[in-house]
Amino acid sequence: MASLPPVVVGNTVKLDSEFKKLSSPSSLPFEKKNYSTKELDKGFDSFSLEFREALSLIREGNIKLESSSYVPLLQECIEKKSVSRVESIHAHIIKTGFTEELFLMTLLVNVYAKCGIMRSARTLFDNLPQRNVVTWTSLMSGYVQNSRPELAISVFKEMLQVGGYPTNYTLGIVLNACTSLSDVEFGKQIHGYIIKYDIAYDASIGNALCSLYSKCRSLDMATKAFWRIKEKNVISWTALISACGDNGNSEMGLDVFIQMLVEGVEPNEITLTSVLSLCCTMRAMDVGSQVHSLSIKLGHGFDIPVTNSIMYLYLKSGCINEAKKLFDGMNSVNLVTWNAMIAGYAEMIILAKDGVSAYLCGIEALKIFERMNRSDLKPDFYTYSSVLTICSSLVALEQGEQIHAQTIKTGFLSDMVVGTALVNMYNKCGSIDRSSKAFIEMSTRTLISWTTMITAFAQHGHSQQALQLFEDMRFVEVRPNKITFVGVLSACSQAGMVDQALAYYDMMKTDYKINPVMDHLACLIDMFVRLAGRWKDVSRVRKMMRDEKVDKITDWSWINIKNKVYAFKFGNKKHQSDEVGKILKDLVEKARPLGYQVDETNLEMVDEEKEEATALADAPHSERLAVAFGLINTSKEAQIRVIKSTGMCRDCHNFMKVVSILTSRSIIVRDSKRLHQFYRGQCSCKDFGGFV
DNA sequence: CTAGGGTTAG
Repeated sequence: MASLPPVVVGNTVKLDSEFKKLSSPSSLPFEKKNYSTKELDKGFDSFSLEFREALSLIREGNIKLESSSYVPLLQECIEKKSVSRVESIHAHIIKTGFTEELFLMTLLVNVYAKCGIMRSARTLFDNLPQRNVVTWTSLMSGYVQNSRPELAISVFKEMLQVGGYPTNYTLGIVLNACTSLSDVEFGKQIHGYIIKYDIAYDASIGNALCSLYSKCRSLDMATKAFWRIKEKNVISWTALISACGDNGNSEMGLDVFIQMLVEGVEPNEITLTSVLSLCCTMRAMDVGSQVHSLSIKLGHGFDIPVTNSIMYLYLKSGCINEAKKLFDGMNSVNLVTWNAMIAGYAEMIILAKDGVSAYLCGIEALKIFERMNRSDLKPDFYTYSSVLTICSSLVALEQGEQIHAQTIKTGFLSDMVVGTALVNMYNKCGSIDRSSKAFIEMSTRTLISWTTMITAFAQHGHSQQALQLFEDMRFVEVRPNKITFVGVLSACSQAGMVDQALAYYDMMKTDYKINPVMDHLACLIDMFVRLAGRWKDVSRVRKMMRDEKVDKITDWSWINIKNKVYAFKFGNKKHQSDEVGKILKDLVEKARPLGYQVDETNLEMVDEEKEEATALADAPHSERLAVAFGLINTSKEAQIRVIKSTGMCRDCHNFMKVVSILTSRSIIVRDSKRLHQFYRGQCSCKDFGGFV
């Protein structure tokens, strides 16, 4: 950065004459139109009373019209984010001839930027006969705010090229652009420049440096940047609190917040949102409620982001009723509110104590999604990723397909996260073909996309494809992580590829320096148990589980037919006499000649287990009931998709294989461990189901 | 004129 010119703080820069040649002025967008007063008035209909009164005073000449007369009017445009109002006022300014006022033009650039129309801001800027550093800075700030940080930096370079001098404000904005771009290198050069030219280390620079270093995962540097600020403002404190949260140190964030209160700095709604986000990470319901009360006390109780955060905290902590109350009480909501509700219910699927409530949470989330679709706010990529994931949990293929169509229509499928969620959804719903099609159609893939697809192939027993894909991923130089290796090892394990598994295990530790976790070891152990066939050990583990009184999860299964959920519980006697029971008995009879019997040749069962197995005919495991119900209530060729709260047992697994032959149906059972797709007497898990 | 925040995928 040695080529940067020296800095004069607060200097107004005269552009050199060369620059005027560089930008060829074209006409202002409003110049050619000949506005009549009537037309102007029409544009003002929606303005506030004060605004219209002020304007008529100006028009009638009752107050002396100065460039500053427009300031409050333009401020109202920012508040209301009203594009039409800015354009009307701009037209008015052109008519009254105040376009020569640099201050007013600069403000106008700002207002256009704040209203999100950078094209007009840029056109206006390009046609100005003169600019000062504030004009340049305003344009840059507009680009940062409108998610075009790269343009902010190019404007900055343009400014330096024509001999402009940046101020500390300008440099703060450039640093923020670097933060958005994660361009730490350029950010550090700017920092070096600030030190070299001894630029005043004020809040605009300190805050920006704090965020920059937070973004590049250096909480230490961010903290130092904060403490160097002599006159810390509320934004400085907020920046540090967010930095703590972003770098996984929520406890420190809370400490900083307390310190801020002790120093008598009043938090604003953004501070409160950041603090609530920390509470959410920590699941700190107690602190969260206090912050909630504080928010109300400080008059931010109706702030949408604040309410969204507290709502999300409730949802993450399992307080669904409180969250719902909050949601119902909001007089206005935004997209994030809907997304938080949907993602929150998705979270409840994981938190739920039993399978029924988990399933109902998923259904509830899809209902909220439907309500959202009917509202005036439309789903975005956050929404689509969440609902696709919910469809995965519910094995809700039909809903998933509809959402797939919706993502194509709205263009959100091009989002990598949505694409990955779609790959996962088709996989979890048992369609590996459509899963891999969705993967192939992705224009860009992330580590998670690759991992999802590899895991999908492994889950479906396509070990070769899983491993091939892993090599493809390495070829395009995407670095695998520990979850990728879980997929890879389970692929090897299922195919019985002992040597390869060990080689990949070694690769993980040596080449990628990834420490093994339980899941990796479990894959290896599974593999050895399978090739050696040490079923006696399996029995022993089961006995241990009983003796240790390991809580048994209730065995529930659900089936979703025409958007209605039907739940079945193990041991429900009611089905002994109804149609479900009848069809089950019938199937068991027909299954015998095909080699199915309640007899475990592989397992050396203890008596208790034998009894349990024999009793199955009278008290069938829940998935049998759900599958039987599905057979009765769906069309002849339809695929049956069942979700089960616990792991399948070997006996039911054998039974389902035979049922898939007898009925010529494809049957999917998603148990707590994996997905089983039964078709023509085979299961996609290749009998490697980790049966308990 | 400047600055800070909440919600998605394995």
